[in-house]
Amino acid sequence: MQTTPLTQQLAAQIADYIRAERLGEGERLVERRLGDLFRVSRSPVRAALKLLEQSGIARPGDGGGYVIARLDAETFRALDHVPSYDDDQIYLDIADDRVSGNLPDRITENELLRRYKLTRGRLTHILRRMANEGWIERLPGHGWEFLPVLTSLQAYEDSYRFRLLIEPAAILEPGFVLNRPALEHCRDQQQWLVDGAIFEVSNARLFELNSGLHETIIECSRNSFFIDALKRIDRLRRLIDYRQMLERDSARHRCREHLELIDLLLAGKRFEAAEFMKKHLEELSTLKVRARSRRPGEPSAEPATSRSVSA
Amino acid sequence: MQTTPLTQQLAAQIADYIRAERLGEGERLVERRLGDLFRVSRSPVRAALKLLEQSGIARPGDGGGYVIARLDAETFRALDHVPSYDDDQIYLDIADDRVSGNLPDRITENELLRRYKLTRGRLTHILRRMANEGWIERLPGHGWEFLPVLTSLQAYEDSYRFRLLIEPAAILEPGFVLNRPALEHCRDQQQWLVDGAIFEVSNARLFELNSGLHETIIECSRNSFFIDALKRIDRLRRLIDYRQMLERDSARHRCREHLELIDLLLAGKRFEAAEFMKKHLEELSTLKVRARSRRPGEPSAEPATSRSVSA
DNA sequence: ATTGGTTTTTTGTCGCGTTAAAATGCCTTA
DNA sequence: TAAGGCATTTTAACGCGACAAAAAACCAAT
Repeated sequence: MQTTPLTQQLAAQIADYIRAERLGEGERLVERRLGDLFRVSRSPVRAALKLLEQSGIARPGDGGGYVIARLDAETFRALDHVPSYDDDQIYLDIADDRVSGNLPDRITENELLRRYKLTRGRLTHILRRMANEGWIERLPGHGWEFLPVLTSLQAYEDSYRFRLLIEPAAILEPGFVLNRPALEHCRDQQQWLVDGAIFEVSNARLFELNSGLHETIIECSRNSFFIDALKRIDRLRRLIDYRQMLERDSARHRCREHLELIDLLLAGKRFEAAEFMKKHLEELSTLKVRARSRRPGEPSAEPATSRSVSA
Repeated sequence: MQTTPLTQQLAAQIADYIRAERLGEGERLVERRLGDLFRVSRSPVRAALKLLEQSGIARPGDGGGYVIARLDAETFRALDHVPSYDDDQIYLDIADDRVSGNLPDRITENELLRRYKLTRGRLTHILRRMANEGWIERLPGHGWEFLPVLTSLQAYEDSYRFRLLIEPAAILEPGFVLNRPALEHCRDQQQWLVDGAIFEVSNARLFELNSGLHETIIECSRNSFFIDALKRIDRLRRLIDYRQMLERDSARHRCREHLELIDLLLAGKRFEAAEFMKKHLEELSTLKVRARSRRPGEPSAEPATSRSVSA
C-alpha cells in the first residue's frame, strides 16, 4: 500500500469533512463523490479510504466500499496535524538559516542543492515560492539574492500601516457577509487560549490561530484583493514571528481583544467592529515597534533583542 | 557572436543608463562597474558592449575596452523597445485563449505542452506565474484549473474599491518622497498622449503608460506593501484591458486628469493630490462598470466587444 | 442509475548526461 | 591599482527515458 502526500492529505481532508458535516456511523463514503468534492480522481480517494480504515475511522461496508466506523475524538487526533509537505520544512529551514545569518546575500541554486540535499525540481518550487513572497530575487544572470524585506524594522511598520488600512475597510466592504460557523470556531479557539492554553501552545500554533482569525474576518469581505493582500503579508510575517519568543501576557491581551472583536461582528455591529479593528492593529503595531526598536542601520541599544541577522 | 536574452536586455539597460546619466562621447564603459551595477558578471557585459558597438553606441577605446561613441536619438531608438522574453508572448497567448473561451476550465500540463509547443521548464515557469497572479490553480492531483478571477465584473469592481483605498493612502504615507525625474518623465508621456498620440498608440502601450504612471506614484510611498499590491492588480488588469478596445476620448480625459495629478504632486500638494486621486479612481471605476456591464453568466448584449482573439 | 472493482492510459516527477552561457580567476598593461 | 584580455570553472537550462501515481475508461453487481 502506497501512502503518497496526496493520499495523506486527502485522508485528513475526508476526516475533517466527516467532522464538519457531523456524519454518523455507518454512512457510506462514496468514492466518486469524495473525488468530486476534493477535485481528484477516484484512485487517490481509494488509497485515502484504506488509510482511514487503518486509523479506525472507516470500515468496509456491506457490498464493498467503506462506511464510517466509530467516531471518538481520540481516533481523529491521529490525523489532526495536517502532514505538511516535505518542502515546507525545507522552506522554513532556509528561512531560518537566512534570518539567523547562515546564508550569504547571494547564492546559487547548486549551492542550495548541496546544502539542503534537494532535487532540482523541489528547489525550483521553493525558490519560486520565496520569490513570490518577495524575500528572494532572481539575479539577471545566475544565482539568487536575498532581499532585506524581512529583516528590517521599516518593513514591519510598513506592513502594519498597510493592514491598518485594509483590515478595517474590509469589514465595511459592501459584499461583506459573516461566516458564522467559521467565526464561532475562531471564538472557541481564542477562548481556549485565554483560558490558559496560551502558555502551552507553540509559537507556530499561536501565530496560526491569530492570523487565522484575521484571515477569517477578511474573507467575509468576499473581495479577493483584500483577502490576498492580507494572506501575502501573513506568509511573510510567519517567517519572522515564528522565531521570536512571543510574550504570552500581551498575547493573551490580544486574544481578549479578538474575543471582543468577534462578538461585535457576530452581533452585526460592523461599524463598531471596524473601529475596534483599527484600535487593535494600532496597539499591535506599537507593541511590535517597541519590541524590535532597532533601526536597520543603527547599532542596537538593546543587545538582548538584536539577534545577528546577516553575516 | 552570441546574443542571448540577457545580453540584449543588458545592452538596452546600458543604453538607458547612458541616457539617464547624460554620459558624453568618449567616456569609458567599464566592464566591472557595469557588471556590478546590473548585478551580472563581466561575461554578459562584454557581449552587450559588442552589441552596442554594432548599434553604433559604443566604439573601441584606446588601449582596449569600449567608450561611448556618438549619441543621436536615432541610434538609441533601435534599442528602445526592450526585447520581451519569449515566454511573455506565450503567456499572453494563453491568457488570450482563456479569455476568449478556447481553453477549458481544467487542463493538464501535457495538453498545454502540445498546444503551445513549449519545453517543460518554460511551461512550469509560465504556470507558476499565472498561479501567482491568481488566475490558475494547481489541482491536488494532476492538472490545473482556471479560476474565474478575470472574467467577472465583480472582480473589476472589487479591484477598484481596493485601489480607491490604497492609492490615495499611499500618497499620504509618512515615508513618501517624490521621485521628480520619474514623474516628469511620466508627465512628458501623458502630455504627448493628450497632444494627439493617444489616437495612434496601441492598447498595450496606452495601458503600459497609464499603469506606469500610477505605479510611479505609488512607488514614491516607499512602502513595498502598497507598491506590490498595486503591481499585482495591474498585472491582472493587463490581461483584460489589453483586449478590449479602449475608448480614446475618455482615455484622453483620463490623461488630462493624470497631468493635473502630476502637477499637484510636483507642487508638493500631497493632500490635494490624494483627494484628486480618489476622485480620479472613482470616475474610472464607474466608467469601467458602465463599459462592461455584462454579468459573468449572461450572454453578451454587445457582440461588438467580443473579438475572437486567437484561433 | 449508482456504486465498487479492475484495467488502461496519461501524467508529472526524478535522474542523469549534455551544453551554452554566465561567473570566476589569473595575467598583463597602463 | 584599476582596467581589459583570456582561460578555466561553474551554473542552470534542456532533452530524454524510466517509473510511480493519478486519471479515465470499462465492467459487473445491486
